[in-house]
Amino acid sequence: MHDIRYIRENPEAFDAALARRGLAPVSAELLALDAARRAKIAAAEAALAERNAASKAVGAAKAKGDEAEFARLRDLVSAKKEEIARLEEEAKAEDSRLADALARLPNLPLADAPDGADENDNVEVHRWSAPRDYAFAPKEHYEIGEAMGCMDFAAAAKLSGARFVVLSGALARLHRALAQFMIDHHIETNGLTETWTPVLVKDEAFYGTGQLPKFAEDSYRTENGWWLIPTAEVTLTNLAAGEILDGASLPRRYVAHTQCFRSEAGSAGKDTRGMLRQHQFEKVEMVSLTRPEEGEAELERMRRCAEGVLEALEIPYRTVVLCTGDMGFGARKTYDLEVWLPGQNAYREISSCSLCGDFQARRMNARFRPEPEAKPEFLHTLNGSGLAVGRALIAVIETYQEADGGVAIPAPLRPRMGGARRIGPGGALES
RNA sequence: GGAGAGGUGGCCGAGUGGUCGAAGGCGCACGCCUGGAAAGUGUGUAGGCGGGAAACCGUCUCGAGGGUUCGAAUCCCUCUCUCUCCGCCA
Repeated sequence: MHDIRYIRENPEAFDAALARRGLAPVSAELLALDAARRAKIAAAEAALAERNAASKAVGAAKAKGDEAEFARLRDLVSAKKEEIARLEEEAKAEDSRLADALARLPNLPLADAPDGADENDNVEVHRWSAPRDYAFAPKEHYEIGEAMGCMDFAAAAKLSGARFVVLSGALARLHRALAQFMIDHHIETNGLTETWTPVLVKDEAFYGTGQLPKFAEDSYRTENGWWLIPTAEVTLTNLAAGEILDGASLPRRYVAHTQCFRSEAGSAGKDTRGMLRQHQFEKVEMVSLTRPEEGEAELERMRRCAEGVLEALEIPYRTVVLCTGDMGFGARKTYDLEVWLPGQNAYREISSCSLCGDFQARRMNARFRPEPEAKPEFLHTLNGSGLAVGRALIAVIETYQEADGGVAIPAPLRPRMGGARRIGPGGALES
């Protein structure tokens, strides 16, 4: 949600920023809506002021016993009634027309987000470790997993259809070990606050983080109206909805491990094989709530938190800054972490860390009081994956695959794998 | 699923038709008191929107939306959320 006052004062800058996302200028239209709205509000309020004054006098006349004056004023107030109802309704209609228009516009990119049309224009800013050389032709994760007998897409299809998986044995355990490792890493090394949240939420929560009103078709909804979260960003960020947080409690840094649900509408034919793009997956999500001036530094910190997981697991990756054409709806700047998948011979996204500024906070009315006595201000919100668990499993399988079809277990995961150092080609844990 | 009770400011809590944005308390801010603090004490302390350079003015908000009334935190209806008890249950 944008601040109409900012647009009023900076219409050119606003249009220029949206143009970087490939959108046509809208400020003139918004300002016209705003002018109409303000005129209606002024008219309605003037009528209300008149009525209130008369209404007040009614009480006085009644108290004095001046029946004639009482009757006159009472009739005056009655006469105004219809006019006021009409003006108020018009004002409300104008107000929601503007609010709807604003709610459908994406956030403005930060100055240092690179311009561009699509993922080809993203800019690599960091690369960690080199893809290693394999003395054999590396396989894709699903080839390895299926051969092990620990990854079953046919069974999942029987239960649920396409884009689901059944994990078993060593890979089910490795998947769980990854999630546990990540969340422990974030609370122990990065000081994030572990949080457990619902995965079913109300419309308001979806509106607050920007899934509604535009992206309803990307998510699942229960018959009684709950939405299944596509990411814990929804629940963690909405924790602040409607609140006025104590400025001294900022920044707040949350981490949660949840199931995530996505319809993947619009990705037909993309990544149809394997676990890369599923309707249901697990993710460890980080969310930070900060003061406005802290947001950009927090984005760097969050990115480092995510990168730290990959470094601990010794998985080669690179970090890119998304260009304006590839950024999400609510983001002002986004870093994507991409792991090297030798089986695919490509870098693939495993984390996305975004600074949203006050965009979400405005939508959900999430504020903080900078100092005691001071006026509340909107929080700035950030979210980032730390990391997508299913994709991390893919990365481990492909990175640590061995010639015989076995997979070595990265050192930090071994304690959670019963001390095993390797999963054999038949799916057995080996020490 | 059944029955009942409730949603008031940053928090707690009074308030059943008229000057109530709303007593009191807590918290917080500033001052007094104190060697310093605590205690005590005084004053102040909601937010949104519109207008205005500002002071300030107007307007709305007592869960949400409708209704009754000249006038609603207060009466009526609908919805929603929370809590308690019962049932069921991981």
